[in-house]
Amino acid sequence: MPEPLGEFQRRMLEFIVNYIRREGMPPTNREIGKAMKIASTGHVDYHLSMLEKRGYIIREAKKSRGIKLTRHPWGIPVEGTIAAGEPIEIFSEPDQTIEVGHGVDPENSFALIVRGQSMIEDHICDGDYVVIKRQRTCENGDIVVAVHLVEGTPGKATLKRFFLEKEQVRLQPANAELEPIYIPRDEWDREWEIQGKVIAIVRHYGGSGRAA
Amino acid sequence: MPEPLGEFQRRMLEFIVNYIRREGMPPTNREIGKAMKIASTGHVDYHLSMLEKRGYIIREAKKSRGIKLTRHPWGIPVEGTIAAGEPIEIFSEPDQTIEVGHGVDPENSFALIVRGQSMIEDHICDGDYVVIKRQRTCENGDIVVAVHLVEGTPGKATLKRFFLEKEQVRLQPANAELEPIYIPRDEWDREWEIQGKVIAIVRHYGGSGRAA
DNA sequence: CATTGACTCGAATAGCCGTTCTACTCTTGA
DNA sequence: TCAAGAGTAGAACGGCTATTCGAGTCAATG
Repeated sequence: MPEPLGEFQRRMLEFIVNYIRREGMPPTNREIGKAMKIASTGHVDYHLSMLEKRGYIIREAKKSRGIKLTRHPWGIPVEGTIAAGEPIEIFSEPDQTIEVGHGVDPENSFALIVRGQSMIEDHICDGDYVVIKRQRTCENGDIVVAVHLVEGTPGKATLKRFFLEKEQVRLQPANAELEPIYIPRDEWDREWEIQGKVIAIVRHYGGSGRAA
Repeated sequence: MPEPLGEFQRRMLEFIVNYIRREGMPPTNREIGKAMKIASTGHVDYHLSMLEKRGYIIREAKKSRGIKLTRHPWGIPVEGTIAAGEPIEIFSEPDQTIEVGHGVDPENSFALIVRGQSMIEDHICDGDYVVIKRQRTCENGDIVVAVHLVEGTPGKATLKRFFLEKEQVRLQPANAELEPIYIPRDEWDREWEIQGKVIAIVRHYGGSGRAA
């Protein structure tokens, strides 16, 4: 839906989102101007009208702080689905978000929808949302999103428990029907990458219409 | 922490919370006055200073819409814990909240912390938060909070799947080690009450410090 | 070169906003 | 009865706010 933005307007929108997240209210035009080093309030108004025209915000005329975001500032994007052994399917337009509250840093988190039963014994089910915190490292026992790089680009991705063992890394599913993956240390270092670890899961029951 | 409020100020705070929820920004003093049928802006200021003194809001001097809530408007209260067959333990001070986003009506929802393994086969674990929508009725197969009334007051409470059968109600745990509870229809009508049904669960992994 | 579109400034304006002050009415309790 | 406290109204003030206007810069396009 929204047209892409230029660098400046993208930073301006980012400031507005962060301000709302921090202060609990939208900024005034003057506060935006100050933060963006814009001298004229008319100038701020101009860029805001651009943001509005392109569908990123809605303004309420004449109201102080009359800016509304068209997306919820506390939502984190649902970037795709993950199924054991398949590449992550990235939604081309990650429009959907789920809201998880202040405790999760939205800058460094995202969500995936779980497909399949590979983590069922850890009680992560088909259809659950897993909230992932982006990080390159993890500790033994963490549930992580690990991807196998094929010639430098992401190939297969998988949701598994991580265990660093003497000579190898073990990626352990939570399903007795599935075998763990064993990866020699050097191959791990060369060909694998951790995208993040699971910090929460959210499950919705029934058609409660909880799309964000 | 917060002192109790009089009826008027309680309604005023409620208006502010709902306004923020609806508009994404706090109301101005004049908007509050209009909604509360207060003629004078000084009068509104007076009540706001009361709310601030009692710890319900924080005001930023001179800033338009400079009202912040000390509790998150999207949080729903974590009212206690529920374990199969035990009464719900109600927290005397339900200070904790979890944030679940716009889709859940905070007026008619609350959360409980699950204790024990009675719903483990439905992949609801010890420590999970279950989000409950308050309702007196439910459909077959719903996971509900059902309480056994002892002389009109809540006694045992339980988290189970509800099935209405010919002559009886069956409350079905999701754990092979536990037996379902069968309740004759007339006893059900007389002595039992549904407090709500599970619409979501939230699970936090590790010490990610996600208290609200 | 002329034109267009995107972007920038400074100034002005009309109205909105939080705050303060004075004055008044109740109710409660000493 | 008197005093104190909570609640109400009205008016006024200084600053804040969104918006508009006129004028200008700069880069790309024809």
